[in-house]
Amino acid sequence: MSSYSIAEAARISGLTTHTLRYYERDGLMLRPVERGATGHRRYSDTDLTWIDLVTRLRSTGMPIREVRRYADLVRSGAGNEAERLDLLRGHRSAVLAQLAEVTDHLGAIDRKIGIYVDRLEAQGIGPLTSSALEGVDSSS
Amino acid sequence: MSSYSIAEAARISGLTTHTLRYYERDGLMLRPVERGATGHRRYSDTDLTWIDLVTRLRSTGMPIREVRRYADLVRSGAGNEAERLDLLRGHRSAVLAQLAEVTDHLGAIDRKIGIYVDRLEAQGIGPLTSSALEGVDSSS
DNA sequence: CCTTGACTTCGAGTGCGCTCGAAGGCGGAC
DNA sequence: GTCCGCCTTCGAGCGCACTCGAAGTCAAGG
Repeated sequence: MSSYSIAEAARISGLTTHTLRYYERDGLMLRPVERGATGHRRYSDTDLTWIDLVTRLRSTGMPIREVRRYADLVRSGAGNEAERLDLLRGHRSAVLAQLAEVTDHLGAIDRKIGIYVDRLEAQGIGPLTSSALEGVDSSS
Repeated sequence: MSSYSIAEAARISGLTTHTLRYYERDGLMLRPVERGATGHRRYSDTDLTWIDLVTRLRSTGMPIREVRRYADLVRSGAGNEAERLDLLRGHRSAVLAQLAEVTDHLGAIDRKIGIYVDRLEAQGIGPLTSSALEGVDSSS
């Protein structure tokens, strides 16, 4: 079982040391990170695995306070798995909805890109009018 | 050619009146919105179409300042279509990267959900251990 | 012994994107 | 005439998630 300094944990997780301390302060860790003889933090593999999950939840848009709620549930031990499942499933739905929305918006932006491409290809062939370029095309 | 009060524009766009004024103040509109006799804003269809594009750019994560850069380009008229295209294409790439990342993270979260489902289905069949529940599974 | 550098705590500061409230103008219904 | 409702400007405030800096501790290297 290896352990890591906060600088190593930062390098591995991709977070800054400031953020790692901030997460711990803010109750996002399952328990306070262990300390070595000098009072320095020693991150365990379990800590890093947990931080990885936190990062995934954060990167998919879960607010800090909800990550903390989840951490609270895990910390309070066995017996609330159904609640944890609800929380994760709720988040999953939100993420899927967000993916669908972003994909839809991207489609409209793509059509806009198409307009510019057409226009640039047409340069020298016909005169340019700017009216079609101000909004998104009417098919949206 | 119809025109709309700020309240109507808010209802149509899904933004608040506060946000509509804020966008205008912040240089996100192509030009100041027209005013009626009483000094009240009158949004045109062109304005609403533009606001729709702004909303799509914002919803896909484009920062306000970059939307403003794009608005500046459109405002300055014809001749910079290539630059606009670059901006939109750059954004498109960023959005695709973000979609891929979120999808990947979601996969890891899904596996975690699977763990809870298995665990809940196994209730009464075997004893629970909590170790597997603290992190994401090792296949990530 | 002194410097270097990695760490500690604590609290304040930053950037973003709104969000809100105060104070006032104007037009129409009663 | 006065009340209502919608609008105006301006500037301050807020929530989120960091991000940073100051001041101090400690161990090892030269």
